[in-house]
Amino acid sequence: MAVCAALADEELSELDKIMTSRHLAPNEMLVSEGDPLHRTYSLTAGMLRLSIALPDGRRQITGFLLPGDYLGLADEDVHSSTAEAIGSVQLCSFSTREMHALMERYPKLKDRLHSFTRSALRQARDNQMILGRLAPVEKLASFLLALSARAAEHKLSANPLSLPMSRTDIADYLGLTIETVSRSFTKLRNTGMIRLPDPQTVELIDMSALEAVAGINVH
Amino acid sequence: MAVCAALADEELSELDKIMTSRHLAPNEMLVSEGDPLHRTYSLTAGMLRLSIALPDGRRQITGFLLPGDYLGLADEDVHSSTAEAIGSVQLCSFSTREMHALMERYPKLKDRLHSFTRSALRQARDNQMILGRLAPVEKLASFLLALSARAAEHKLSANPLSLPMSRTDIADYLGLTIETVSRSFTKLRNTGMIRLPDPQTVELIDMSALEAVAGINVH
DNA sequence: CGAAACATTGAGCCGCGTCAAAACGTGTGG
DNA sequence: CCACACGTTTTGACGCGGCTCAATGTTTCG
Repeated sequence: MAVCAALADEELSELDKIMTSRHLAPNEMLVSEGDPLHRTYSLTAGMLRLSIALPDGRRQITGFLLPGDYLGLADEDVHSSTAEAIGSVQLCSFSTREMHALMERYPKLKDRLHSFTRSALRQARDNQMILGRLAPVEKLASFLLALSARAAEHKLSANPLSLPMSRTDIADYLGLTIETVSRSFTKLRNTGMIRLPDPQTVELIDMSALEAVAGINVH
Repeated sequence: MAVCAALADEELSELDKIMTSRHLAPNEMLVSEGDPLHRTYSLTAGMLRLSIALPDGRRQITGFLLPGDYLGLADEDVHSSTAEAIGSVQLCSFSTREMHALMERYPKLKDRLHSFTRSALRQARDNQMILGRLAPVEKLASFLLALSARAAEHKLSANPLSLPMSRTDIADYLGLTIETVSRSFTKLRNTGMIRLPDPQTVELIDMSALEAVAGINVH
């Protein structure tokens, strides 16, 4: 569990005391935009999607959380985005009060969470570039490369890459429609850069071609 | 100066010791993407633009910094974006080494910077929604409202709102072309929501109409 | 086996980008 | 003070790419 990576044994057991375990079924909502921030979470298995919605139903997915990622980094007193399970999800839950107390006692813990926050900020800024300036195929290529790189960091399979989220999720993440996402997958497949054994699995065949298409802006 | 807002006198004088003042001419570059992170900055007057560039020259502006804002929040060891002065800029500069040392001695300082980082993350995520899901007029409306709100927070004029940045900058921030930005200004003007005494000045006439157009996603 | 959900493919249209020109504002020099 | 030139913004005309609407294909589950 990645929050604890910087902690000594004594600190770990303290963290363990205030932690409770929780399971989410596929598509179960964990928190909703605007909910008061009572608990924060650390993902141990599965994938979460973070999203913001407009009054008229339009949705923007701001990120996907992988095992080891932390939920609640951006927020001060209310959740700024909705978090839902994509597949089956396992996570640890902490009361923010107790977590804050623990952070005061163990500065390493605080530093670690802040390092997470900085990393999330860098990623959000890269996403701004992707959303604002890339064409659909470029968006998809950079999405696949970034996800593959993160999968590797999180000790998951980086090359036959698993895509547990739906095409709709990918579309709402990249600012496209599902049709355009699907067509972009087809283009990447037809140019031999990827293979699609099934819709939730991608093989990245020609990494350097993908990087060229993506503009190598994948940190 | 906003970094110091939470500091006692003794702490302030310590901060003052490690601080050096600096001035930037219009369009002068402060740091470039990839530069090693030796110094961080706190803006005291003027406006900075943060941007990321693609190999082919496409550019995404990830944010505008106002007086009181801090530069270097997201970065670990290199700058992840380019920072340039928009008009004439005045800022305070800190060696990251010394700043880190000071943060260890005064936890309040550290907490304050981390609060800045969280706030920047929330803003970056709102930007993702704006970039991914809003139509041009909606983008512009939400940009104007957000800038006006921030101007108010930073004790600047919120309603006859000053736009020191060029149309190109606004376009690169909103993921549009300058022509579309200009046309969107015209639409907002023709529907009576804003007035444009000159290109760098906007009067927000009908706030609630603007909010409706923007989707009220401006926290 | 049928139904439902999801993904892919197709056809047509509209909006934004592209290219081009005009208007505006500013500063410089005659 | 005017004339001119330059940069920026605005407006116009047009084409293309991605969205919309619709149909087909595929997989999963009851």
